[in-house]
This record gives sequence, structure tokens and C-alpha cells, in this order.
Amino acid sequence: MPDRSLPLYFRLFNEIGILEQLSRTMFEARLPDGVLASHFAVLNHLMRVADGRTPLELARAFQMPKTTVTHVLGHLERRGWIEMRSNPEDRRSKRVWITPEGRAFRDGAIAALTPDLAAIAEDFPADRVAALVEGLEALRIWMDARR
Amino acid sequence: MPDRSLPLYFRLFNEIGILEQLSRTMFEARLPDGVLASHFAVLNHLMRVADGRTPLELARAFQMPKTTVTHVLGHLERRGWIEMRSNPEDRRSKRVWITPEGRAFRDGAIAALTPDLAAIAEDFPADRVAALVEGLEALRIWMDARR
DNA sequence: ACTATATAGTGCGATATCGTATTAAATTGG
DNA sequence: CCAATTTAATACGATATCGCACTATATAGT
Repeated sequence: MPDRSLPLYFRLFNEIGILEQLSRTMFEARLPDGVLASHFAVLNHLMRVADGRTPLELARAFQMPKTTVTHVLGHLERRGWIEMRSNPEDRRSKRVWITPEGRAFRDGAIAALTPDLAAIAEDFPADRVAALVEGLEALRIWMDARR
Repeated sequence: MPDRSLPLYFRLFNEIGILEQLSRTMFEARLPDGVLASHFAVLNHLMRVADGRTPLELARAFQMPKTTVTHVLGHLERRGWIEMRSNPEDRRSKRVWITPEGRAFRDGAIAALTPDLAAIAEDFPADRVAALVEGLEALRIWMDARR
């Protein structure tokens, strides 16, 4: 890598950090008090990607420390949005299932967030964002593998 | 926005969140114990963008709540990496200056982080990353303006 | 000039984050 | 098989994050 392109890679992660703040703030402005972006993300993952994941699988999916996942799942369970059942295949572990209430909440959250995303979509059309997501995903997969 | 492209925009912010975790973890693995990625980011900003910023300007630059900035600046000041002087133009405010020790630390941090970034650069060449950064920056500026 | 309003920074308290250590269960290897 | 090692989840404690409220100063409106 030529030295003069090093700053570009710092800028990349700087932009990612700022956008993370901006998007978390945007999400949490639309979610009820006390519900965090990470709570929504877990519910969304259970519904869209796969229900019945273990806490460790969720930690890996979001690159979150597993103790943070325990904390988040505690919230979701207390609100009745998930159920945690012991995993018969591995009795050290558990499986996380979204409840009907969790699904309803998640659908409502999607609806609440849609206007903000639609506003973004007006100025950042899907094909442009798709290219962006593709690049980000490739980088994420690479960094995940090297972590 | 057609309904079927909505998930793309959720994925965008999901990828950003995961990459933020991954990059923060990567940075902090190379920084001394107790030094966070945000500490490095502030020092870097003072050196690369502009020295003598006010705390509020820094908060805006990183989209960080100003109380968080106060906290971060406290750390940097206790380590002797910045100095905060009162601002003669506006006596409510202060200006943050990086010290020679701060510069030295920042340069060392850059050196410590370079191998990781160079590894990324091997598989993600500068032109590809430049395109990514361009898209991210445009989105960041847009969201910043609408916040 | 004078009052009302807005803004910069920070103390404080509530909560989130996350590293370390612990427990229980699974796996490995001899 | 059994002992040694690894792994899943979590309790616990230290620290970071961040909203609210407060103080000091600046700005605006009359």
C-alpha cells in the first residue's frame, strides 16, 4: 500500500463511525423510550434471517460481545418479545424464539422507520445503495474472517 | 420507494453497525489499555483536520453527544495529550489544542494500526475503497443535514 | 440598554457496554 | 471410558454513554 493512500482507510472507518451514530440516533428517535436500535436489530434478525438462533449465533451475527447479547436478550424477554428455551441438542446453550408480540412490535417499528428510509431513498436510489451495501458487506465478511 | 427495496436500506445500516463494531475492536486491540478508538479519533481530527476546535465542533464532527465529548476530552487532558484553553472570542466556550505528547502518541497509534489497514488494502484496493468512502460521505453529509 | 431567549460546557444519575471469571455441559485424546 | 480441554451462557464489576438540568455567557428583540 502506498503511504499516501493510508489516510483513505482511516477515513473509511471514520465515516462508518459517524454513520453508525447518525443511524442509531435516527432509529432510536422512532422507537419507544427504552428500546434501543440493537433490540430492534435482534428482533429483525430473528424474523428475517432465522428464528431460533442461539445467543452466540446472534453475537457473531452482530459482532457483539456475548455478554452484551445476554443483556439485550434480557430486555427483549422481559418485554415478552422473545422466548428463550433450552436447546436439546446442546444443553449448555439456548435458543431464542420471537413471540407473536415480538413480531407485532417489529412490524410496527418497521412502519415507524419507513418514512425516514424513504426520505433517504429519494436522494440515494436503490441501485446506488445496493453498490454501497455490496462493498460494505464484502469488507464486513473479510474483517469478520480475520478478526 | 418501492416496498421491495426497503430491506436494502435496513441492510445498509445493519452493515454499518457491524463494521463499526469490527473496526472499533480492531483499533482498540492496537491501542494501549484504556485508550479508546474515540480518543484516537479526536487526536487524529485535531492533527489532520484542524487544531484548536471547540468541544461542540468536535461533537458535531463525530455526531457525538456533547457530554460524551466532555468525557473523552477529560481523558485526553489527564494524559496530557490535549490542552483546553478558554476561548477569548466566546467566553462560554473553550478551544482544544493537541500537545506535542498528543502528536507523538497519535503518530505511534497510526504506526500501530498501519499493518491492519495494509492487510485490508491488499484485498480492497484504494480505488474501490475511494468509491465506498465517497458514497458513505455523501450519505453522512445528507443525514447530518437532516438530523 | 434591558429583558428574553439561545448557546457552550459540564455535573449528575441512569443505563449500556464489555472484560473477567464462573458454572455447566460438550468434546477430545489417550 | 475418563481426565483434560473447550465451549455456552451468565453474574459481576468497572467504565462508557448519554439525557437532563444547571451555570455562565452571548445574542436578539423591543
